[in-house]
Amino acid sequence: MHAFDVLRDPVRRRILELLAEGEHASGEVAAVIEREFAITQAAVSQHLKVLRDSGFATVRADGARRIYAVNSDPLQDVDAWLDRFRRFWEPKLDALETEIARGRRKRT
Amino acid sequence: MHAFDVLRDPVRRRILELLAEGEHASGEVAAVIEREFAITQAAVSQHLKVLRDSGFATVRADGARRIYAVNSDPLQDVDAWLDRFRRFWEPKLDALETEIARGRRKRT
DNA sequence: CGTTTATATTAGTGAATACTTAAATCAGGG
DNA sequence: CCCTGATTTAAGTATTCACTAATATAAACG
Repeated sequence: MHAFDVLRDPVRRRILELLAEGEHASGEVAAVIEREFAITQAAVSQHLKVLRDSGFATVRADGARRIYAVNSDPLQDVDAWLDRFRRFWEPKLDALETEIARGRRKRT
Repeated sequence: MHAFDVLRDPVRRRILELLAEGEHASGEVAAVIEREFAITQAAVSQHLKVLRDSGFATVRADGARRIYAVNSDPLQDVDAWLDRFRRFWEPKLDALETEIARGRRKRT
């Protein structure tokens, strides 16, 4: 599944926003999403599965709970795809800025 | 239609890549896409309509031809959405870099 | 004008997918 | 163990949407 297929769904984007704030158990995510989008816990779980399978999120067990965290690699890929359009809104970088802007993406 | 709904389709992404290189007539885009994706001119025209309606592309007439150009505003919105995840792959910026990185996005 | 070239639109169809309900796992107490 | 809570999985359904084929529009040109 391509990164943009994953990000297309507003529920999944919202889940990623929540995970960007920090780790959350499946149930915690579900509580927020159920309220905001009026869908069932099962639906949220299915979305979490998509995020897992596509590499946007990682999981670890904590007893019966499943703790989710964001994995930014696929988001970084999206960011990289946007590079070819950046010149449209980042008109003129001077040498130093270019150097740093490049570094910001290349550097681990 | 949300930006990510538009970007979800690989044909539309490819069209935007072509337009990122410069303006192109509908027929020029169609020629490339027909070859690369094996779809008809009508399908390409429908994708161009989506890009128009969603604000990703602009059109001007040149006789019977329609010249398309990319409009980066919606792409910039996507870039802004990614901001909340940047800290995951841009660990520590020093003061100068932060200043410049901020400027890169805020400045017109 | 009639024809050709460039492009868009319409109608219909099949595949993908997000949802619901129901059932299955599975860890942790009492 | 059995029960409860937390979570996932399965099956079925409805909607969305990208496509094709056919048609429409409209400029260019003899």
